[in-house]
Amino acid sequence: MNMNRGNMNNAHPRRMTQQRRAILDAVARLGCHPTADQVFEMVRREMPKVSLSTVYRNLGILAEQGDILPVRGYGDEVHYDHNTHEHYHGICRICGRMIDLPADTVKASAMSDEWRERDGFEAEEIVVTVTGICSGCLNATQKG
Amino acid sequence: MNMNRGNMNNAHPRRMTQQRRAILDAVARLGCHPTADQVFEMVRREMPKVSLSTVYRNLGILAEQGDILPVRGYGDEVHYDHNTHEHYHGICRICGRMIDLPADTVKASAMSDEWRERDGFEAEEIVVTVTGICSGCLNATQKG
DNA sequence: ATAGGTGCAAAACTTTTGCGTCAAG
DNA sequence: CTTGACGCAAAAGTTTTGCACCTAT
Repeated sequence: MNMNRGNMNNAHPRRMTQQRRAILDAVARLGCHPTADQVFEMVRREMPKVSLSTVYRNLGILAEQGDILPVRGYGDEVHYDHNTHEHYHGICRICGRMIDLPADTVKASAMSDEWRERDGFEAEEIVVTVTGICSGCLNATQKG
Repeated sequence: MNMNRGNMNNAHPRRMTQQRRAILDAVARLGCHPTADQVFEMVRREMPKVSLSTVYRNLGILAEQGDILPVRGYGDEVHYDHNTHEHYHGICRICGRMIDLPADTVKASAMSDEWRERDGFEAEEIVVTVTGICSGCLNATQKG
């Protein structure tokens, strides 16, 4: 998906270490937008000597390479998303889970045009974060 | 604007202290979505003995009361907005300033309906954050 | 007078960094 | 071999908390 890995000019040849692979794997396998600490706990099961700083370092590198997507704005921690396609996030205020909401890019672009015309702001990246109630918690509520 | 101040049941009668008033004032006067530290620096000019923890405490209380709006997701710090009307935020990647973008609630609501129907997610609050280039920096760029 | 708020200092937390050693290419 | 990466420990940066004193109501 990202063949280039941010290594445009051979200046910083990245090595695919066991740790980096395990960390990328953990983000993908955990699925639900884990924080650095959650990734750490996951990786350390199979690789007990891994350090938290290695996890932070690699999450940063992987994000820089575009292999994962950092998600800020919910709580204090940064979450990481293995889904690098454009999409939005919904956070359930009951269970706290973060879910992916497929983006209708059309609408975001439409707003983008308005901002340029009305406010002179040239939008480059649009992040939408929605708080609400997920389907699971909605069902639970309706059942009693 | 918020007569009720989150004091539904008289359980926690809030006092309007000099510090709280000064902090609310500072957020309003600074305008540009200040962080706790920026508010602290502002308030301390007129009130040299004020403490940073008082600023944090009151920003939390004021946000809880709906007098100001916490803005997360850009950098590590929380920014505070005295504009409590629904609106979006644009962050200029050149000068770093955060500007208000008037919300076209229509489009956000439209997406909201789609999320409910397609993903079963009941949206309650939608936060849109846009990164790009503000009009000032756009002009500066074009001039050379 | 009562109890919410303040200032100070210390702690809590997330994230970053310096450094000697290890290992990927 | 070379040097990017690792693990550890220490530091940095933001935000919270405990506590004795103060002050709005």
